[in-house]
Amino acid sequence: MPGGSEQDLVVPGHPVPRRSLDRDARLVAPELLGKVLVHGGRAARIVEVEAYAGGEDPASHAFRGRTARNAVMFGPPGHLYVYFTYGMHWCANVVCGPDGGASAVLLRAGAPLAGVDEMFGARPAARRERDLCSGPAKLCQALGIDGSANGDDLVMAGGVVLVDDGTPPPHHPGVSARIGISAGQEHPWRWFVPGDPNVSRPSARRP
DNA sequence: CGTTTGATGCTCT
DNA sequence: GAGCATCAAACGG
Repeated sequence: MPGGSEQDLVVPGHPVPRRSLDRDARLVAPELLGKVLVHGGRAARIVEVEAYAGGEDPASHAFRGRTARNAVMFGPPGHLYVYFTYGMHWCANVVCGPDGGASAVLLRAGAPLAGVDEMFGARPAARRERDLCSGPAKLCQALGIDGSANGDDLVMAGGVVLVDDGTPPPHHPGVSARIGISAGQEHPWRWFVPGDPNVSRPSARRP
């Protein structure tokens, strides 16, 4: 197959165009449902996302301005913002537009598509396939994404890549408030694929 | 089954 | 020093 890249062997498709990400995260987020996150030989279809609206959103890491940690959010769209939290977990976001606006989409859950054996190896606690990517930190652990992927260009091969394999987003996605935040709970900026078993479950207590 | 609690360390005040 | 865009083990019914 002439011109075939290694990524084509993992999942057929093409990188998500950067221009489609150069909009506010609240518009991009539901469009990312169904897209495929690829890292090496592992891939997962995105089934749950949350939008963080930059400087105007009290829940956003960018709310209090640019710092060393959130610098990638203030850069151009189409890059990956990876942060470390709770002393042990990595979480990944797609930086959206406009450039400098610091809006981003948190990737909260995915359906395992490729490299499932590697995912189980990376996540010893997982017993079933639905335990592999059903949370933002689980997704990163399963795909082997950590701080070294911070700033990766999702449109370019070589690191973490966002791929469109032709699967459309759901016509009527599920919508709810965002999970795990203290400020900004009034905004319904979480979207998910209804009925998908990989969508994260509310971990009981939510005051 | 559903709910509670401990882990663990970086980031910003 | 407080808080954190979380997870999984432990606990109780």
